[in-house]
Amino acid sequence: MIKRTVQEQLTYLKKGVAEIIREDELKAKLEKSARTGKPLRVYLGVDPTAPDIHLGHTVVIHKLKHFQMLGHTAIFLIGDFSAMIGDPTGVSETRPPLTRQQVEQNAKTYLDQVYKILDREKTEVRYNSEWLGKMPSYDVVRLCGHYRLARMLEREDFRSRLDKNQPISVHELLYPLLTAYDAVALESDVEIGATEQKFNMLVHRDIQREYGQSSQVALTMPILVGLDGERKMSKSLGNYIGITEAPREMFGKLMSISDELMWSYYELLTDFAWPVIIRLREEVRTGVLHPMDAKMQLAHNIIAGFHGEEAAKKAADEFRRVFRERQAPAEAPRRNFRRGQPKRLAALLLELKLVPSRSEAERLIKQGGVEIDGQRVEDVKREIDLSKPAEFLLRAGKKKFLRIVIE
RNA sequence: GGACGGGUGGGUGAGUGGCUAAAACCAGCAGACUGUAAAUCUGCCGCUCCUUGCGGGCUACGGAGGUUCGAAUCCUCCCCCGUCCA
Repeated sequence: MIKRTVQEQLTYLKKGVAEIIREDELKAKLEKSARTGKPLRVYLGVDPTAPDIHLGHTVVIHKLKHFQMLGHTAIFLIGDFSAMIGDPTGVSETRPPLTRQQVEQNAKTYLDQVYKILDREKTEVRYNSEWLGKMPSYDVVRLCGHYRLARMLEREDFRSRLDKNQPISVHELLYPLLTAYDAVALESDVEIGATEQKFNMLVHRDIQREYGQSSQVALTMPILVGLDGERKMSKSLGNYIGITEAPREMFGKLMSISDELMWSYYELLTDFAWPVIIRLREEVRTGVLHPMDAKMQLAHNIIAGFHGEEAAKKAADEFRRVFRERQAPAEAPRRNFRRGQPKRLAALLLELKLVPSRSEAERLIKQGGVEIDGQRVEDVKREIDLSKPAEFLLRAGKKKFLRIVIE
């Protein structure tokens, strides 16, 4: 790593952030680190509530990586204990708690994916069950004694739930306090989180002080808006792009975002510097650059980060081929079939899991969403001959293609 | 512990005995138009069977019973949520 001045570090770290609480403290910490040669301890806490991560999560992980690249200690904290409580942030109702087993399973897969971004060798991975799991109830009570109910209820999600007569479970109040203890246990200098984590992170700062430590700097990153262009990207809303998804899938999804949203993706998911993004935007506005081309460049860039340059290129070519030139995809997933009795198309679609039910299959066919080798099939009663070896391309809906091979 | 209000399809939410697989809106899906964008328009949107028909069967309005020819709607008990009181 190249040695950088404090000012250079600060400028670099500020890129894309929503808020730094407080910036002067961050500067002071960087100065002290430069002086003493002791790297800052920077952590990102994540609850493994879902088994895999999507682009929305990568915004904060990238920021952690920036610290890592500057030689600071990146700590990836897996909230295996707190996940069993569930973060009430932004939640309009109490979540069902996860079981120990689910959490462990999720954490494992999660971590593999995180290493696509962070340097495996240099990352300190911790689990908060390490300390929270062993905490005597006396200490929990003492911890709770450091915070007031009124302040807790200032939170937007609690307040609005109270207003709407929706339930709040008592254990949800404990979430910010327990995760605050993470900061204490880690003796952290900086915590990174999404803007929606701001409240929690402020509590963390307070509690650190109560335990005689200096408050960490809270650095928030903007929330990535999902594919629908309105709500935050999340698995449960289904408007997400998983980072393990196939390049082809990713490309298709990225291209389906609105033109407006593309710019925020440029900002939060690429390494392009601000001036570059501004220039692209200007070129699109003046008609020099077609918006679709700008979007393709975005998709290419993001996919290259996860799957490599080669794969990104292939995905882009495939996209052009299928959707701009309306040709059959060069590579559709193959499915082999044993020879057998003729089968109704609807039954076949169901069997191939292209549709969730038979009714849905019939609907799709009637509406003209099914093609065989580019020929639309609207006859529900159409039977597919499976008696002799053959091969055809089946399309169900806009994006689903399967190459069927009868052997 | 008491009084009152509430629990309807993925979401919001109408419906107080048959005309209700359940209004309306949102989300979703398909088609048209495009740049697989957005917007717009049209249609679909519980499951299943076949002779694919304004067809048959099954399941569905917190849970379990009951009244009735017939219940999301009425009764009983239970569970859950909220408000106020203690």
